[in-house]
Amino acid sequence: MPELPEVETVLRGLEQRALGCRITGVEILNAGVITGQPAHLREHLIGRGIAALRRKGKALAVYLATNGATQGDCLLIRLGMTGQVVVIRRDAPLLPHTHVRMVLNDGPNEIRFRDSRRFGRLRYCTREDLEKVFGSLGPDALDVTEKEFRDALRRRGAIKGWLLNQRMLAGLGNIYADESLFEARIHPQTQADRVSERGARALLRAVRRVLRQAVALQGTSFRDYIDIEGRPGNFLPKLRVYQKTGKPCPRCKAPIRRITVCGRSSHFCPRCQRRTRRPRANTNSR
DNA sequence: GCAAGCCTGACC
DNA sequence: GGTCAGGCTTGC
Repeated sequence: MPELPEVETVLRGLEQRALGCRITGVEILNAGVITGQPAHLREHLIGRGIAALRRKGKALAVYLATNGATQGDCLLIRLGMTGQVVVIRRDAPLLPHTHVRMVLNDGPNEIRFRDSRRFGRLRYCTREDLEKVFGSLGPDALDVTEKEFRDALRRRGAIKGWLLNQRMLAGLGNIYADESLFEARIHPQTQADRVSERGARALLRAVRRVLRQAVALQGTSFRDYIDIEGRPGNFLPKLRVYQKTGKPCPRCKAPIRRITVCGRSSHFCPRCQRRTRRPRANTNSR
C-alpha cells in the first residue's frame, strides 16, 4: 500500500524521468479515477510542462508550467491502495487497470496511471484547490516538529487511529503505523492523550526512523506497489510486526499478535508493547 | 466476505 | 467543532 515512502519514491522517480518534460497528450481510459471534469483535466494538462513535484503525506502534486514557468496549478495524484504511476514506452503493452496515459515529449515515453481497486484519484488543482487539500492534512510525518507532534497528541482515541488520521499526521498507513508503534514500544490501543512525554518522543523518533529507512529502500511492496520504473520496494524484509501474526517478536521472541483497533488490523508484540494505564494528560497545565 | 485510503453525509 | 458509518472496488 502506498504510504509516505512509496509516494516519495514515485516523486523522486518522476523528478528523474519526467521533470522538464511537456505533456503532449492525455488519454483517459476510465473517467472514474478523475476527480472533477475529465475534459477539464485534459485541457489543463495538454501542452503544459512538468515544473516541479511536491508531496505532503501521501498526496503528490505535479506542478504544471507554461513556457517553463509554473503557474501554481498542478495535477494532484493520490495512489489510494493499489495505484501505480509508471514512466514507460508508449508502445509497451497496455496492462489491465490502466486508467490514464499522459504522453510526454520525451522520446517514446508516457506516464501511465494504473489502479486495480480504483481508490486512487487524479485531479486538476488550481493553486487554491491545492492549498485547501494540503491545508486539510496534518504536518507531513517527515517534517513535523516535536512541538507540533506533542500538541496534536492531545486528543482522545487510540494512538493507532491517531497515526492513521491524516489530519493529525500525514503520511502513515497501516504498515508504517504498526512498525513505528513496535519501534517505540507502544501498544496500539494506548490513548493518544495518555502517551507519556517519553513515549511521545520515542514515537516521533520511531516514525522518523522507520520512514527514513523505508524511503532509503524505495518503500515496501506488499502486494501491488511498484515504482516509476516498475520495480518493487526493498523494505519488505525489514518489516518486524506487520503481517507477522504468530511469528516470534524480533526483540523478545513472544508471538506477534493481531488485533483490531479503530477498525483496522494491528500487529504488535504483547510483551514489548505493554498497554499502559496512566491518567489522561492534563490539558490545562503547561 | 474482508481489507485498504479517502471522501461524503448524518449526527451531536 | 468532532465522530462515525457508508460507499467505492476487486483480489484474495
